[in-house]
Formats: sequence, structure tokens, C-alpha cells
Amino acid sequence: MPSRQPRAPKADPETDEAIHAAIARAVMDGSLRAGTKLAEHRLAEIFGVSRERIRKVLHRLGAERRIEIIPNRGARVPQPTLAEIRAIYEAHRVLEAGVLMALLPRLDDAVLARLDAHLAEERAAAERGDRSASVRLSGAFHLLLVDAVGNAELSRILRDLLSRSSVMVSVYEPASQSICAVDEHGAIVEALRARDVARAVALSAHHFQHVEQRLRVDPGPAPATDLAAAFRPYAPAKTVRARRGR
Amino acid sequence: MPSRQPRAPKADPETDEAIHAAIARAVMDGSLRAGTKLAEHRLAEIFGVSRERIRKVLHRLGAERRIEIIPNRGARVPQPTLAEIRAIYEAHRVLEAGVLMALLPRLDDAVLARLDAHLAEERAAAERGDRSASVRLSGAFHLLLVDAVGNAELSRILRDLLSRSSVMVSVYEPASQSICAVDEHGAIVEALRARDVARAVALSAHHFQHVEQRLRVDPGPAPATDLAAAFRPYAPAKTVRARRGR
DNA sequence: CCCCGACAAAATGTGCACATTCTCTGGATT
DNA sequence: AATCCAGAGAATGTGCACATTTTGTCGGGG
Repeated sequence: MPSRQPRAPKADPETDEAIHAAIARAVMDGSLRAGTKLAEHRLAEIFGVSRERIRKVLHRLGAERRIEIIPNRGARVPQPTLAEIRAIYEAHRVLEAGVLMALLPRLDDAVLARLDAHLAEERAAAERGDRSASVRLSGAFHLLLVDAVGNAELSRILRDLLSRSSVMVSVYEPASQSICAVDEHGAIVEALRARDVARAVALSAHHFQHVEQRLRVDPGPAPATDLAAAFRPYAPAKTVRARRGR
Repeated sequence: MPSRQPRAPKADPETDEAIHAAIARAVMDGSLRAGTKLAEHRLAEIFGVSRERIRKVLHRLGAERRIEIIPNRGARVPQPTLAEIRAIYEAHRVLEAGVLMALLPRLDDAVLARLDAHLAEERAAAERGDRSASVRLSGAFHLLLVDAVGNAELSRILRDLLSRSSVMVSVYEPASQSICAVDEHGAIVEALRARDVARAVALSAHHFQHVEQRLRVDPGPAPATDLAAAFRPYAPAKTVRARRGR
């Protein structure tokens, strides 16, 4: 009975994390078309792991609201409504208003120096025309603000919102324009330096409304629907079989 | 070889939800001492289900930050530091400041009427001396505020914070005092009615700081550590075996 | 007397096989 | 001709057995 072969001892403790990050990234940067089905068996083949492991990762992603899981019907890449996306931006805006008010008592030269340094980075990226870096740094600016408050809970909540809003940027945001105008970030910092909270809050709200209004009404063309292609850098070549002409 | 008995076909679709709710409640209302180990096998016995089902529920609770899961070491009832609890209250306070500002444009007679009705309920509970209802209604007041904004994301975030802060109330909150002074809630509503946002925000902040300062430094006596006893209403009697004199 | 290493027991993690549910296709009936 | 039902195929859900890791204990050495 125990004709059991030794079985590959690849119980990497960080494999789960890698798969989780890979799927989260693919969903967030738009490599996978909204509505694409994430079949457990396909993903298990692509990543070369057992189905149970994929299953666990998928459920975790579902709990994080990064993908959508329907009982007995599997996981799908979510297809958020424009209204839902605006709701996330609005939540971010409301939260940041509170953050700015809470930040005032903790605002010192060190924090302002860090913000100035970050603004310099943002301007450099904008001048280089590096859109990818601009998007990343633009988000990091808001994280810098909330981190300065020194409350881990707040940082975690805002980080979550930010990661989910960045999902849709690639779909709903017109590529021709830069995401966050650096000047708007700079204006917020100046208001903070002058300890004018009301103005900082107003600038922040205006900033977010600016971003919200720029969102396109209809989603852009679907990027890709082939799972294997989306995860190519992570998939061993041999596991990418000829896909069925479904 | 297939001497497999039919096996109880109890694949209730709502069993998971019931177990999840039971454990969440037990953790949140303090039936289980902070630090208590939640062994999968014990819980499986108590609830009369397979270990895998408990496992899934436990991991979900961990993702929701209601319990603490350490890889290869199992799940425990979290033992938050006073600092962590204050951080949650602070996050709630910062968030509510933003909520109050966002609420102003949406504030109409209907919302004010709902708030007034709620205040009446709170006062009634306080006069009855019904502490349990007071705690519940006090939390519901803040939910009412955020729900009035009409943003599902904000409501979800605040609901999560509230459920986690209510965990610790039973541990760190002195039982002799009422949780939220109804008058403080009433004052916030009055400030809103006068459309004086600055005052409403200040009152709200003062209110939360009031609650934070009342927290006891040292946790109270541990209520219970016996899993079977904590889940008694959910556990079939026969599964409650004589506990090992560990 | 204290500390360290190894062994044993128990708890968690994982893969596999089976059960259940859903989807899709093909055909018969109204 | 359109609709509905039935059956096959495929995908998800679940329990079980085994592997791995951790923890508590005992014995020997410093």
C-alpha cells in the first residue's frame, strides 16, 4: 500500500506569500480583465502547487476584498462600479481630513523635512515622465501623512484603501494625464507648514475631488484574460500547457 | 475496502456562520480570557464538527483581526495592550472627525430626527439602568452618524473598529460607570443641528478622550478559561468531556 | 543546583480522494 | 420554433490520513 513516492519536499514557507502577492499585483495593476474567473485548478497548474494552497490564498484575498468569492461558484476578478470606486476615493478623502487635523499637534520639523524630500522625489519623477513612479509616489505621499500621526490602525486602514483604489486607476484613469498633480501635494504641505489646518483640509478635499472627477465613465479596453500570460513571470515554463480552445 | 459508513450528511450551509458568530461573540464579550488558546481539536469536539471547518473559521477570524493566529502555533484570544486599545479609540476619533465634516452637506431633518429618536432610546436605557443596552446603543450612535454619510466603505471601516473596541470594554472598562455619557452624544447632535461643525468635532474628540482616559490601567480579573463552558449554549452536552487536569 | 540537549507527545499544516453543486449542451415536448 | 428538462462534465467543498513543527519532560553534564 505505501507505494508512495517521497514527494517533492517543497514546503516553502514563503511560497504562499509569493502567490498571494502575485495574484494581488495582477489584479491591482490590471493584468487581468475585470470579471475574469480565477479557477483553482488552473492557478494550481500555473504556479505549480497543490490546489489546496491556491484555495487558501484565494480565500485570503477574498477576505481582503481584493477578489470576489461566491460560494460554490469560485473566485473572480471584481468589476467595481464607477460608484464603488468613487466611494473608495470618498472614504479616503474623509479619512484624510481627520488625519490632517490629528497631524497638527504632531507636526514638527522632522516631519516637514520628510514631506519636502518626498515632494522633491515626486517632482523628479514627473520631470522624467516616469508615470509608474509617479503613481507609486503619489500614493506614498498620502501614506507619509497618515504614518506621521503614529497610529498603526490608521495607517493600516488607509494602506488598504489605497491599494484598492490603485486597482482601478489602470482601468478608469485616462493614461494621458498624470495622477496626482505634484503642486496639489505641495500646496497641502505648505498649508501644514503654516499650521493652517482648515486650508490643508480644504486643499486635500479639493485634491481628491479633482482625482474623482477625472475618472472615465466607461472602463477602458480589457487588457488580458489569459491567466497563464498574466502570471508568466511566476510560472515555470513547462507548466504552461497549450490552452484549450474553450 | 470501502467499509465507509454513510456519514452524517450534516453539511449545513449556515453552520460555519453560526460557529464564526459564536466564537466572535465569546471573544468580544469577554467570556474567554485574553490569551486563551483556541485549539482546533478542542473546538471541533465542542461544536461537533470536523477540525477543518473550525480551521477555516479560525483563519477567517484571524483575517478579521478578531483573534490572533501565529503560524504553526495556533490561534489565541488576543491580549491587546492598553496602548493598542487607545490606538483603536484614537483611530475611531480621527475617523469620526472626518465623518462629521462630511456629514454636514448631507444633514437634513430626517437625519436629525433619527438621531433624536436614538438619543431618546439611549436615555431610556440609562434610566432603566440597563447597562448592556447602554453599551450597545452607545456604539450604535456612532454607527448612525457614519451611516448618514451614505458611504458603505466608511460604514464598514467604522463598524470594524467599533466591534474591536467593544472587545476590550469588558476588560478595561470599570463596570461602575456608564460607557458613553448620553449628554455628550446629545451635545454633538445639538452642534450638528446648529451646523457648527467645528464644535461638533471638538465635542466628539473630547468625548473619545473622555472614554480613553477612563480605561483602567490593569486588566480586570480573567473571566473564564474553559472553552467548553464559554461555548456551553452551542455545545452538545455529550461532547463536554471531563477536562484534563492540565 | 542550574543548564543544555534529546526524545516523546500533541498540535498544526498539507495533499489527496470523494461528495456536492453548478454549468452547459442536446434533445424532446408543447 | 422556442422553452424546458435531463444528463454529462467540470469546478468547488469537505473529511481523512499523513507530514511537519512545536512543546513539555527527562536525563546527563557542567
